[in-house]
Amino acid sequence: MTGYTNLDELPATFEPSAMERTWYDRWTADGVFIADPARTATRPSFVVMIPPPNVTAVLHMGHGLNNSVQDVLVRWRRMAGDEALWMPGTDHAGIATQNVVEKLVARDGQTRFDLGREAFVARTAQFVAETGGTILQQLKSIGASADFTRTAYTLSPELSRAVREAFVRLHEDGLVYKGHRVIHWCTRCGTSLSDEEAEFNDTAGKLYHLRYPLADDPTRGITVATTRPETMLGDVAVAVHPDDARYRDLVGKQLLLPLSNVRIPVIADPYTDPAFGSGAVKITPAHDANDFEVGKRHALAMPVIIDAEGVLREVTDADGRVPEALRGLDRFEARKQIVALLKENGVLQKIDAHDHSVRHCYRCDTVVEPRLSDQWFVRMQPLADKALAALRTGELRILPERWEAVYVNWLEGIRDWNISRQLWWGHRIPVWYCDTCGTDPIVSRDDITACSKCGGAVRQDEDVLDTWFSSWLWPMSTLGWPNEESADLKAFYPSDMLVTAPEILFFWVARMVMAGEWFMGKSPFHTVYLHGTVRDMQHRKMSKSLGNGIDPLDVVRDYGADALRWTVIAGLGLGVDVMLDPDDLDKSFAPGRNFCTKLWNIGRFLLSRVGSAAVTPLDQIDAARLTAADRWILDRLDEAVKDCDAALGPARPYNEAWTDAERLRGMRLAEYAESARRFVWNELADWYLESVKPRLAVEGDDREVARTVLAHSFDTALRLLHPVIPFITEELWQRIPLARPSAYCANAPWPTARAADARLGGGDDFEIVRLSVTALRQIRSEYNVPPGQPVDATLIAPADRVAEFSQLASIAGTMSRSRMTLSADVPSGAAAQALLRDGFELIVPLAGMVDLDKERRRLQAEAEQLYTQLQALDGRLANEKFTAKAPPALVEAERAKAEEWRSRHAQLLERITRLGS
RNA sequence: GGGCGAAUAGCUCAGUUGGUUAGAGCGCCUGCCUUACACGCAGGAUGUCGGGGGUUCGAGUCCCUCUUCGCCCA
Repeated sequence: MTGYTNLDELPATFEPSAMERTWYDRWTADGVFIADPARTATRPSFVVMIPPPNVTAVLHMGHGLNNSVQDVLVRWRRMAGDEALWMPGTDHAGIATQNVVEKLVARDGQTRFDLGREAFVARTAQFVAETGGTILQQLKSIGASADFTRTAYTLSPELSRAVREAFVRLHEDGLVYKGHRVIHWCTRCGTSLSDEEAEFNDTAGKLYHLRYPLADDPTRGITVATTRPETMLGDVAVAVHPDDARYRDLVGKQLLLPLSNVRIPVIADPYTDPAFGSGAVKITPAHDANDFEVGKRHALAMPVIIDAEGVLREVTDADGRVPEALRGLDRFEARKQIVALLKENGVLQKIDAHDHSVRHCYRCDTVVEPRLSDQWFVRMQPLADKALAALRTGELRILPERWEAVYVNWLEGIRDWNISRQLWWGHRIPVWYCDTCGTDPIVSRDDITACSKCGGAVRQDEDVLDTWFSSWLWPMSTLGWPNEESADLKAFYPSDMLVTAPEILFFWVARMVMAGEWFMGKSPFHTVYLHGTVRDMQHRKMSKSLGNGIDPLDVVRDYGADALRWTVIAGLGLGVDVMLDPDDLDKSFAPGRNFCTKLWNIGRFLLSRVGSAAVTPLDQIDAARLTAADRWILDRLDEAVKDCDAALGPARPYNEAWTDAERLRGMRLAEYAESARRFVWNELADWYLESVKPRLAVEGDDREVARTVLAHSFDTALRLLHPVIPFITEELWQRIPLARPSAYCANAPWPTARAADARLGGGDDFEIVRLSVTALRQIRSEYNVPPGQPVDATLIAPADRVAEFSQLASIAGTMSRSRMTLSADVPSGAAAQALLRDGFELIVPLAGMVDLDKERRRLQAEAEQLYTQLQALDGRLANEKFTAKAPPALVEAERAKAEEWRSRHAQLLERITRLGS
């Protein structure tokens, strides 16, 4: 119990920057955030896996929000006694990182091909070593209590081993295969993309209607509609619906493809939508995924006329298809020229405006080019089945609940996952080819140099794996998988909660569930919490390109990490976006800043009035000595603890799987913050603290009781608040003159409410004080009595309670700046008055100031309003259907309420009569 | 084109199986520099719960429909 100081050493204003660094360093030095698998023998683990940011990323508000949420949860559970592990780390971010380094190399006028693969990878690794992981350092400045001794990285040797194991095992399970089909291709990044990485953007496009003549009878023809006329050079057929009478006689006939002058057949295929365009569709198997399927069904040729750079060429099986003049043109330029040519030739019938969705690369926004190629795929159906089962059995829940439907919807329409990327930065695919004997591709956990069949030379697959193929293993690989004997894996798998943004529900979350279920037989977490997005005042997502971002480090510098955290957490409804104004940080972060200041000042008050001498613990205070105010604030404190617990919710399902009753509980961080704030500000500071001032001013037993209750309440409140605002709570907590059970607030026990039967009762009497003070303030305001002007007031109490209220009346007097006397009898004379409750009344004579008419009107208005409500209530109670059908308890409660209102109404009328007419 | 969700105070949102006089924060108005706090204190105003219809003793809450907006998927 050392280290606390008194007010003299507590600066008048709260200066976060002065102490945040100090506390973070001390927590770290003492290993407060380090998780020990051995301790899980005696306590539950609580594990949160960070969504690994890109290794090249810098902190933005999205990270600020995401990591604040995780930190609240982890700090909460750490205090609650769980063995808490927050696993930090980064992601090698294949495309993004390679893009960054390619730009660097370009400054020297070079491309990655100039450097060569080995040198380029080395250059990238060096870049990552120098600049990577910045974001993890930045996370520390917002207080992230992750166990940084475990920092993981997807491209580390350990995690790379997991990636290889997963690939090989899935291949053994028959779920990894090489496929030849049309995939999404980014011509700028030079790589294939998964379905999820090729995002749809609504685009105002055009629908071109082209007339292809019959080869044997140019007077007849078929008009096809297409959004991509440049692909017509790769057409191998025109398809119509088998039931479409308009074209039935043309099926089987040959058409002459304009420009190429190649003969192509008219085929019948149910894929064709008779209602779209002309009802006939050109088939370009190498440049459209749907057409590819049609092409396969009809065994059509698949000429490739656009190369990897998006340039028109006779790439494969396309001899004679691309006219000389068009070769070497970029696909968009080619479109213009082809349209012009088709117009000249009379092929172009018309152009309609056509809004449609076009796939774009999620990394660089380039329009995706469908491309026929060989890629490695994961067969997803068996994995998806397990991920669906995890949700359906209650092993997994997703909050907000509506995302569960989205998750199910995606999994039910699951498609195979293209995991090949034509990049250099990433995990090289562990597949080798033997050119000597041409055996099947060799899939191996270890690098090989010779063919296992013929001993000939082998070459490894050139491609790397999708970064998400390593991310989906994150909850396992960071704990040591595939080493099943890993102490961490045994202690900490599965984790508990995953906190992320909805954008990566499919990319990452669903796939992690698949991997966890497939390899470990368990979902990697029981709760997925999808939080909102940080937006500006126009509801636009914050982004670099819009320049509407907020740098969290600026906020930390100017207002403190606690203000940042408080603002985003307290403003974070379940699944709701957080709106912040990048042009007015003062306003945006006012909630956090103001609350921290308030808390600081409560601390200053406490330390100046309570002093630094050791305070008697609450459990050593004779309950009989606790005043009504003490009992009241201790009751409020219990309620606050219960509210916080209920808002944060169960940390895990009670019995392995979520029950319907539990499923939607908890994770209401804003409610938790508000419950704690309400206690501290509206109860502790506004009422208890004010009431206790006189008691602290007089030496004696009661002063000691007040010191104890105040210190105890503040101690508990700081612990309740610590998960959201760790720095200021630690700073203040260290100064409370109470014996501390732990070195830090950060690992102090989470508060518990007293059992209901341990409540002392008597706290309600303080409500009379509150009502009388409020009533007097209202009367003051009503009659424009200046705040400084003392007034006389009489608190009327039932005769049998006068004695016990003497101290309370005095407190009420102090708090309302009035000379408050206590009486069982109503004094005569003109006065403002207020009915409190339980027979208590407040009478304020205000000699010469009371306007009798006004007072009468005031009371009459109150009486009338009450009467209206009473009539409605009586009407309801007179309705037999209501009394017969409504629950008896409700009817009973309504009856009691009616009686209460009736009696209050009678009292009001009596007071009005007393005022005279 | 298919699916999901939302619409409640000026703004952002609560409102948990239908049951008090529909709440909070911010903002707004009025008065206060009351020795913890003006980043504060006190008092106050503000809602035909998107429109229409229905079920019910009772609807912000359930059903239908319309309007507007958002998200996911194709």
